[in-house]
Amino acid sequence: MARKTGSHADITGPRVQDAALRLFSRHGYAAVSMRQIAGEVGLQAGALYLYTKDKQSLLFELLRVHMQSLLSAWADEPAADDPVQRLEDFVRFHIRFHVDRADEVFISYMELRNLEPENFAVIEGLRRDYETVLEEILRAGQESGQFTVPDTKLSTMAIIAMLTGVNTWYRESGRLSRDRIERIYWNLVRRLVKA
Amino acid sequence: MARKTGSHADITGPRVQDAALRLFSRHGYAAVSMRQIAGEVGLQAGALYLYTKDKQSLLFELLRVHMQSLLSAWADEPAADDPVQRLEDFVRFHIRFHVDRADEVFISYMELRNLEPENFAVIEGLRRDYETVLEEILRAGQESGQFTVPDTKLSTMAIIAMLTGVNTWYRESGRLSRDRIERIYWNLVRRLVKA
DNA sequence: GATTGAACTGAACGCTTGTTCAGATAGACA
DNA sequence: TGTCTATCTGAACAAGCGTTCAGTTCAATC
Repeated sequence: MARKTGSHADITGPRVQDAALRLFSRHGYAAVSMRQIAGEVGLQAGALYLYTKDKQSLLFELLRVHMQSLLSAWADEPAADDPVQRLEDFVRFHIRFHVDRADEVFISYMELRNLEPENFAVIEGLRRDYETVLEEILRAGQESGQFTVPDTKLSTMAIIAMLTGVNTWYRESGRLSRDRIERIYWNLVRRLVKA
Repeated sequence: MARKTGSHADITGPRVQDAALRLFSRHGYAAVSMRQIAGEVGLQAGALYLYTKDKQSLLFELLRVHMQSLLSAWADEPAADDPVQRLEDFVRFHIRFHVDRADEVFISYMELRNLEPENFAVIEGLRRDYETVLEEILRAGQESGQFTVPDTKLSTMAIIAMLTGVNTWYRESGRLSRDRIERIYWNLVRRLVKA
């Protein structure tokens, strides 16, 4: 049923999502009102309900789309055979993807508790899928004898926390270029797995 | 002007703080009402204002006390001369302290944006003080030739993010004891700094 | 020019919010 | 027994909340 030409709604819908994303990330889900979101798009609050079922769906859809595009972006990356190369790819991919979507990442970590239980379960599942990606790289590297880690599960969590931590201090105008940062972190991760 | 015997207020005050801590950590600052906090302590909302200036101060005091007790707890640790030993002490201390205060840590990361600017500046300053602790350990280890890191500042942030990440998955009843976890993370950190 | 329908407004719904305050209560001290 | 004071209640305040909906607007279609 997709129309060929973009209707007004096809343009306003994403604008609502964008405003919600920006405001949720800045002030938090609970602290942002539907009237604020509407105001940001130049609408009255009631009009938002043409584009979303309710406030909760606005948050859930944001997180769901973010996590799914994270997973599918990784799936689109060329898959190296060598675990060492694969790990470097992952490190650089993770930093790049997360730094480019600071608002989404922030919300993903902050607002999980504001999701209704069944919505929470969906997002949590997607996150676990992503963690499994790294865990299996580490496992492959260990089996090939190229990595040595004290505990695969813990090392997975440690590396992801370390990489995601970049978001807390990274600024576009900062001291280091993104490529330089990726290189340094890859250096650190390589030491972690003794590769 | 401290009284010798504990008055009622000396008991109720902390109970209010505890309830606020638990509720803020569970549902988020904005999502928790003064009436909920009061209910948790068995009071009406109005009575809370005998113990706090307003809701904002409740949050600010929580964070301020937490950060200051973090800094003073570290100051009370015996200070090893050897940078390697000092770094191990820091790693174990950080994990222990943070895991034992999961609620405070959670709030510290989540609710910074709900602080009024001047309050935010205070907490941010305390956090920077704590980061400096680790940064100077790394610097000392580099000067003594015992550590090698690609970038002192980034390594500081990477290690802190990695260690604090434990809080996202640690459960009292989990697979690994706290001491085992401390050991594994110290192992990982030692690799990071090539000690 | 008439009709349709998507897009939107503006008011209203019942409810909750943080905060204030006059008044009630009750334990401690004289 | 009477006074005092710390403690707390319960109602009130203005403001804001998410959500609904009857009615308006206006560009596209016939």
